[in-house]
Amino acid sequence: MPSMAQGHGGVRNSTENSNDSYARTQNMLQQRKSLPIASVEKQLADEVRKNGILIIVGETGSGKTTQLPQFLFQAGFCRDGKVIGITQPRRVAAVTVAKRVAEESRVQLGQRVGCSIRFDDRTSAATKIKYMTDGLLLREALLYPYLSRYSVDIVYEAHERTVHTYVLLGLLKKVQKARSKSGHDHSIADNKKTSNGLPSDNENGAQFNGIFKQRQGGKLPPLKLIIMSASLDARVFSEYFSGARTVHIQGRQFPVDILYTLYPETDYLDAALITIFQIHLEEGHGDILVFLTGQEEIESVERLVQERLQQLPEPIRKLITVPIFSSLPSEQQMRVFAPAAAGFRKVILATNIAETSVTIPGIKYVIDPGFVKARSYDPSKGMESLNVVPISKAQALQRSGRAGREGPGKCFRLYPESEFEKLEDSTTPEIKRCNLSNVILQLKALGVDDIIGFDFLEKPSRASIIKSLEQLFLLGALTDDCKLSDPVGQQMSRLPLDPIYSKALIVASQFNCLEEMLITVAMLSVESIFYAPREKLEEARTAMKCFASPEGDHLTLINVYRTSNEFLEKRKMEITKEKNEKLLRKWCKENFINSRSLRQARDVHSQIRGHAEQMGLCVSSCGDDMLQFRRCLAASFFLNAALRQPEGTYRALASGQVVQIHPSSVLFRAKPECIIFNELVQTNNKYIRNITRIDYLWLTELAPQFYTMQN
DNA sequence: GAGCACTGC
Repeated sequence: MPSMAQGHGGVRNSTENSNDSYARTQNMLQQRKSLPIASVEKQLADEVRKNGILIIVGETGSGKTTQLPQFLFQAGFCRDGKVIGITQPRRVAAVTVAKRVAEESRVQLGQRVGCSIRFDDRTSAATKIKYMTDGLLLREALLYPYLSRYSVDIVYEAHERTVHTYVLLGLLKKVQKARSKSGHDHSIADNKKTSNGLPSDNENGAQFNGIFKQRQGGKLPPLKLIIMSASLDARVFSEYFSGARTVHIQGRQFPVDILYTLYPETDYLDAALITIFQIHLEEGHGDILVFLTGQEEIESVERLVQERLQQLPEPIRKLITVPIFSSLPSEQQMRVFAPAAAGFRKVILATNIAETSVTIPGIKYVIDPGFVKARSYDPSKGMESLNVVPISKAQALQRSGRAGREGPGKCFRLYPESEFEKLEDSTTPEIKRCNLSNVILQLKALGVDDIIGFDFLEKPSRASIIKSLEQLFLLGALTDDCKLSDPVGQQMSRLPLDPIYSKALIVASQFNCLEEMLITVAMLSVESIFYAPREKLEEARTAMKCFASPEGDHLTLINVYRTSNEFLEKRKMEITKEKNEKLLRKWCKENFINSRSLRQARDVHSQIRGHAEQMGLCVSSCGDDMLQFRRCLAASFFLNAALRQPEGTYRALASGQVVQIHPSSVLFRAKPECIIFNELVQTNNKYIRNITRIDYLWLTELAPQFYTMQN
């Protein structure tokens, strides 16, 4: 395998200062030229020209992310109006890299270089280098199954093994085969599916709904694929693409000293605490990054550090703690980027958000207890769990790498080296740990009917596939012979929602309460709307009571949404959009609402409202008839109904599991007899969340196919 | 009595 050098220069933070633009551009050009990747520009372009599929192994977030697409552009891969697509799992990364490349190319973002993520499309007819999330390209494939506008697709961060990456790789492989065939015969332009099961692209962008128009021109240029992985197990990708050529690009990461404990630690929090102070008192300057599993741990370590600091003599108390985890409001997340006051050392207490999503400058020391909170899924119970589990070797490597981004660093692994050797090489791919309903619906819509036979990089279990097929069937998305149903399944596959929520919109249009359901589903689709910091728990509770509905969480969420809407409506005529946003953030803060979540819910709402209208669903409101809306909830979420048991726990009717109402629910104390819920997650207990009171008899009335009178 | 991380024309 050839080896190529590579420069160092992360571009992953969303918090770049905008310096003087000219100086910056000059600086950047110089930096580009000095990148060792620049010397292999020709070589890389040649490799792409010679190989249909190329696997490139190299350090993530470095030169290659920005440089390769530019090389390919210069090498002529955008001739004939073709576009170079670059996909990656995260929105923020897609936008920041695109911005950087636009700047390097001295064009405005949205011109030759553009990016597209959900809710934010910055591309135009002139866009030749298009950065996007992989989920977005999957959505695009629903409309244009041959992805014919792309000459190349570069899949970044393949080692992260996300569900979207796996589905995309399977799809791209198929598309590539189909497109290479189109060069030789014209079967592809037939009015029916090709042997690959792929319909032709409908070039005028009209809805693709199973009737395939003849593609003008017939012949498609081949699609080049480049798979980028930061891990060394490139062989998996190479084998998947029938022995595709692999190229290595050397990184220039600074050396990181790895230190292990002599013996296993019984209490990793205590060990972390000791290590923090050991570094603070004995090591040179530089900030510390500690990987913990969740908010609770972070808050408790934060308290312990403060306590212990008070026992130190005044002059060496110069240590500040900064927490970061995903549900923390953005303003507080930003604190990790602010340098500590002169003479102070920063200790960042983070979840694995700091492993890939957020790159924090100034880190010299990493403390890695070796655990992560991971989601898993039990298809037989239809239940997700969040468990603290040991990390993989790849994760340990990723974590220690965080200490060597700006200079040599140290990583303190709070376990013996022998334990490290016992870790799995890489993390179990997400596709083996999640509910597959969404993936299956999407594949069916892409014309892939044989899900069990689909060429996944790693196959999910048969049981998991069957469970999700069953669920989709019960929702009416699939016919008896497991084909996408028309119109319900077709409509559901168009909506960027969980299948059960998509179905709820269709049901709601029949119950004349689609207005209410659009809001509900948007609010359920985002992270927790309520934010209750520990130190202001009582205040937060009082604030939440203003919105609480005795009927349950769904109506409570509608109340929040509508109140925020009224607040905005009142001020709409008076001020600018930016001021509006600012006012809304202030309103959120006062009401203990997570403004990022509400913002997202408003975006989702407007998007799915558009979809609903396009589908011709009847968008009407049931007004004050909340009985009607609750009946609609029962009809939509009948698969998630539960009955109270004498002890106050609940029995989920579909699976027979004993569950409890999550303490965040407005119905936590009321404990009505019969409820529907939206989420079942096992943490310390089996908790159900987002709950509404219903009448048991509605189930037999509204979902007779599932509930007989005996049930 | 409690919330790992991502993502969707």
